[in-house]
Amino acid sequence: MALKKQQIITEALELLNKSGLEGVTLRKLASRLNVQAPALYWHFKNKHALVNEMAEAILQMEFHDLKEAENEEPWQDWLLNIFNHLRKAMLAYTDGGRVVAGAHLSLTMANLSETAIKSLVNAGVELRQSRLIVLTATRFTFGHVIEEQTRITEQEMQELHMESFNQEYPTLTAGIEEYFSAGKTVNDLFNDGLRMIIG
Amino acid sequence: MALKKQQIITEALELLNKSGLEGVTLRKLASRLNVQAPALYWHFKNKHALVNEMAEAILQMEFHDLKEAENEEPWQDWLLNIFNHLRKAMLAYTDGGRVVAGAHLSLTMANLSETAIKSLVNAGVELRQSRLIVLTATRFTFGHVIEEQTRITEQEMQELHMESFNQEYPTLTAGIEEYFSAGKTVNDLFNDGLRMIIG
DNA sequence: TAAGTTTACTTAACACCGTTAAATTTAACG
DNA sequence: CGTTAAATTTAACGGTGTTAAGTAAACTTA
Repeated sequence: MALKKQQIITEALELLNKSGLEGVTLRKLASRLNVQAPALYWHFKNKHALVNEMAEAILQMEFHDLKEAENEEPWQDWLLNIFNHLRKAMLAYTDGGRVVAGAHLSLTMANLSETAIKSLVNAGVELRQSRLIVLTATRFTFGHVIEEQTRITEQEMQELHMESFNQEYPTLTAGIEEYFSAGKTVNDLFNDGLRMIIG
Repeated sequence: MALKKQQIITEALELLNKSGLEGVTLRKLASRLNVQAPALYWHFKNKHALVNEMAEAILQMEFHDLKEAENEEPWQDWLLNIFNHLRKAMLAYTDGGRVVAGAHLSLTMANLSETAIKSLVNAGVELRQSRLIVLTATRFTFGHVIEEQTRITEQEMQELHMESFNQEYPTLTAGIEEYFSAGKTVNDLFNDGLRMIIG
């Protein structure tokens, strides 16, 4: 039976989660689909196009039925929730942040921006301010998740001696220490950052 | 004469600016240095280590003599300036954002965070809040510059028909239109975003 | 039903990549 | 000058994305 585009993407996403972005090679993907690598070129112009569609699929998992904010709901809460969904979508896959951020011209992201800005405008926020908030929160979310997903090798960990690090950067160390010893999590860190933007 | 580490990095950065991150290959770099590719392994453990050092060099251009904020200066102005320098450093090189964001455990970034948090604490901001502001601004800056530097191919431009895009996402389009027709630039966009975070 | 056409692949190959192992040259030093 | 260490070369391996050409199966039309 002929290969379906959706099958390829689904399989690619599984491979992504298993091996990370640089583990997603056309030969490995083709092998999973019981096919030879060049067969994929019938369905995708090139690898970049495939990765773009992977990004779209990742976003669609959380935003396939995105709706504008209801009028009674405070727009701040709605927006906070939206960006938590965006983060959740990217965190669901290894290197999801890099995949989505690397994919330009995502229609799902465009739709997200449109819906968010419209919701804020409807709630009485000025157009310019609405766009600014949404854009800033979007880029913060990308930056946050990419950083969050950056794996740190065993060797890099050894080369950086924690002891001297703490001595060299005491305030930074104290800040981290204070935050997490207060019982806060990385989730909280993301949301505290978001709230600085959303207001 | 023996190859010096600094020469290699300098040459690598020129190659980066000429060919982008994926154009930086060990063979091309070696060729520029009149050397064979495996010679580079005498100076760097692997390519990742080289890229890490490139990131460090990029940051050092703007932060080699970073100093704490003076007491008379409002910390908001100082911090705004710092992150404009961070953006400037990354924008100075093709894919600079991806290079720096991909490099984990940068001592220059650690020093920047340390200095910034200390400056805010000295100015009377609480430790937790200081860290939150600096971290959020950092990740926003990374996200912003990475997005800013994402090149968009000719073909991708053609596939996305501007006309139907504007119809599908009218509020988003109006927001962009409004901002730039007011004479604002991408520089302003970055700083307006920063100011939402910094206060 | 037969011929023709489009769809979906396979096989073979190309040019490149990061990386390793081993041999070899260059430089430094007693 | 001889020895040791530093720096580099040559050769090769297994991998990558991608293209070209051939092939088999599946529809289309006469």
